[in-house]
Amino acid sequence: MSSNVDKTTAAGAMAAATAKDARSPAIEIGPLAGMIGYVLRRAQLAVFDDVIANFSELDLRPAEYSVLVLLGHAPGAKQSDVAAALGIQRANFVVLFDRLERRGLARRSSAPNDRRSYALYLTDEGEKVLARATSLESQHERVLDEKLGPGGRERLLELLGKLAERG
Amino acid sequence: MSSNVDKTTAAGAMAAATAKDARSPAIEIGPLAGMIGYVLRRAQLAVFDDVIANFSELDLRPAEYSVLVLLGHAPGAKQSDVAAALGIQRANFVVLFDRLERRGLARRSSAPNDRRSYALYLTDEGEKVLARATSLESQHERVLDEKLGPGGRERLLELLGKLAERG
DNA sequence: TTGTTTTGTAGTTTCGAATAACAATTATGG
DNA sequence: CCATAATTGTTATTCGAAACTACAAAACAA
Repeated sequence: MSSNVDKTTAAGAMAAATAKDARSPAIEIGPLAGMIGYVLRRAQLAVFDDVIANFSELDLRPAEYSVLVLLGHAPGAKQSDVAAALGIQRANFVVLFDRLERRGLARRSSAPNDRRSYALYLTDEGEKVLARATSLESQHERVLDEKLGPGGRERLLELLGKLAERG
Repeated sequence: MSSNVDKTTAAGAMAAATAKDARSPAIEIGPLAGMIGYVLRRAQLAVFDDVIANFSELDLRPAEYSVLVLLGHAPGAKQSDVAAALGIQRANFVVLFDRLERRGLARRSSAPNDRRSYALYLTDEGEKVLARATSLESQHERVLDEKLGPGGRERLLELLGKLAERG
């Protein structure tokens, strides 16, 4: 039942502007449209919504996907390193990884040199899910490329990289 | 305590790459560096962290600031409209606005034509806080401009705008 | 008038993230 | 060698932002 009425999620912000329906419909975001932080946030939410929708068949959240990608890229890494690479606290990574382990997508293998830490690996099932997810992701990236136009991706990644530099 | 050791928040991701310290330090984010969604998220978190730090003297969150801006831009708007413009659910806007009202920064004035709705306004104190916050924001935007380089802001806002378009 | 829509609310839940505290293990300095 | 410090994984708690359901009051439409 909440079809086109309650689509508040970011849909409201781009109404108005052109046709003034005379009867006080939506208002404009005004000065916010020029603020990097605000526009950045709205874009990020929009993209993540798409990612989540694309991954729905896998029941995989963006954060979980990023862990699978990293494990595929650096198998045997320990929790601290993966967490640090993703900018996640060690404590929060535990819960995140627990879920992947419970689903049988990844496993903790006791590290040989250090009895404190684990070496993390994808399971066979995890490899499969990662492959499927990556395929879906690639499709999505292509859709984004269409939106961004020629050269858009490169320019955007470069600019975002500059913003992400801390300091 | 927890000074430069636990700066996991996004700091970890850009280590390595150049100097291989031989002893398994941080790992790279690998394929994630080419995914719009991931880079977008990291950049957004970095920028928001700065905004929050800049607003610390005002104890003002980004979402609250956006409400003040909109009220300064469209005084007398009703809750539904402001919420829709910001892409926030009506229900969640209530809590958000409650806090601003309790702090004496904004007020609900009974709308003349509709006994269901309120006309929202900034208080004098709210105007002051908005002015100060906007000043701080402008400074921050200038810092971002330095990071982005000449023409960077315009290019970035355009690209982000394309991503934020739903559909 | 009767039924529908709009508006503001309350309550609950989820997700990502921060933080503090802790046990086991490893590393280090005297 | 041993006392002390640092690392690693963990639990538990808290928070902000957001989604969702369900409601009552008021306005609107047929």
